[in-house]
Amino acid sequence: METKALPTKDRLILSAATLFRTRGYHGVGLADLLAEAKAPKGSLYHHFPNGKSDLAMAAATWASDEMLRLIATSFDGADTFRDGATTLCYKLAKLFDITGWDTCPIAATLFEGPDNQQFRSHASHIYEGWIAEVRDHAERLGLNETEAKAKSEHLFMLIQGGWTLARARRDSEVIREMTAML
Amino acid sequence: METKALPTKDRLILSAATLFRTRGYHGVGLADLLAEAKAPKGSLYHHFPNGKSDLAMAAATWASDEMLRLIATSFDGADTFRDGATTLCYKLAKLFDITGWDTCPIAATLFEGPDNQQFRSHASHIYEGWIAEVRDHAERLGLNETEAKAKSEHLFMLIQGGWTLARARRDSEVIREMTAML
DNA sequence: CAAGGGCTAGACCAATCGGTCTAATGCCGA
DNA sequence: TCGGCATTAGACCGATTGGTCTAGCCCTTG
Repeated sequence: METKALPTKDRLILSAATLFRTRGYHGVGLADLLAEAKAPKGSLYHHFPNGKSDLAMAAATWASDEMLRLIATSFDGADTFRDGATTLCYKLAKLFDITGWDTCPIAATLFEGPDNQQFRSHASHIYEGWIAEVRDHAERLGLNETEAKAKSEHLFMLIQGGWTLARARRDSEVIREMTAML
Repeated sequence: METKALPTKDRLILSAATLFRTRGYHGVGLADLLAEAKAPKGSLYHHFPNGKSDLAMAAATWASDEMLRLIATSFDGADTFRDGATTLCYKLAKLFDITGWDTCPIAATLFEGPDNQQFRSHASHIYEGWIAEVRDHAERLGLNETEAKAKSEHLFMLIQGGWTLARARRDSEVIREMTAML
């Protein structure tokens, strides 16, 4: 990773997002985290007073923002909902090939954390944000409220499940194929 | 858990399946595991010479067998693929409410393990087994080979993704609603 | 230049991690 | 009743865990 130029706090967030995504919250130790970010322990607890859990929340937020941006760029130039959704799937398939077969960053980071209440509600909030973003585009592209809700949730489930299957197979093909099911 | 009457080995597998499913492989320590199973450490390493990782493999296999049984009972009495798939979704929604909002046991147990190669290939094998089971029923119920493959993979993705969304919301409703998307 | 604070640096800590090993227990057929 | 094996029991181990704390660097401001 060429994470040298970034400020320490950002390096920590980026490293955390990467490592949690591949090995899960409990699978990553502070030692790994600090080595990846090339930061000493003091910096971690300066920027994130509650340590690992604070960092995990920040990493999840960062990953969510990336996803929201990906959704936006996929739907912005689309003429129909299906077009936008298809573009999103292809972008995700490419991302899958680049990053290399890891999990949904939110699930990996937040669904096993120690403080259930805080972590879980953050995960829920993030997922609903993705769905809402897709739903807004759906309505803008002509679907009525009911259709938009159903389609956006459907797409979420397909992506989430398709990503898991792709991971097991180490092959992004299924993510591309699933555009036929929209 | 009324796991008293079972032999030690089965108690260990059952406890492992439960705990890994809720907290993930790395989120569960041997101490928790042994306390849940009411077994001493010696028994663990007697029945599972490679310790935690052996136990995780066995727990995943056990969970997979449960899932295969659920698929079979859902489709056995069905007249159409859609009927069978709908029944499966409703059974899963009920299971979700009973077990209480945990993850896919396979993903939680095998997708973060230390020995990537062995764990990942086992996960892949299990998932393909589920899909194959559904595909066989689909063909038996009249779908051609291409349709059967597409439908079975589609159902897998919906369930996997729907379960995740249900978990975030702590509400199984979305699993039931997704029968409209078949 | 001096002083202050944001940030870095890593030694240090108790607790827990997964795993090994020896001793004793319980149960079996001979 | 005895020998022998499968299993249980848990003390013990070094390594690693997440977290705390003090010292000092370095950059900015007066």
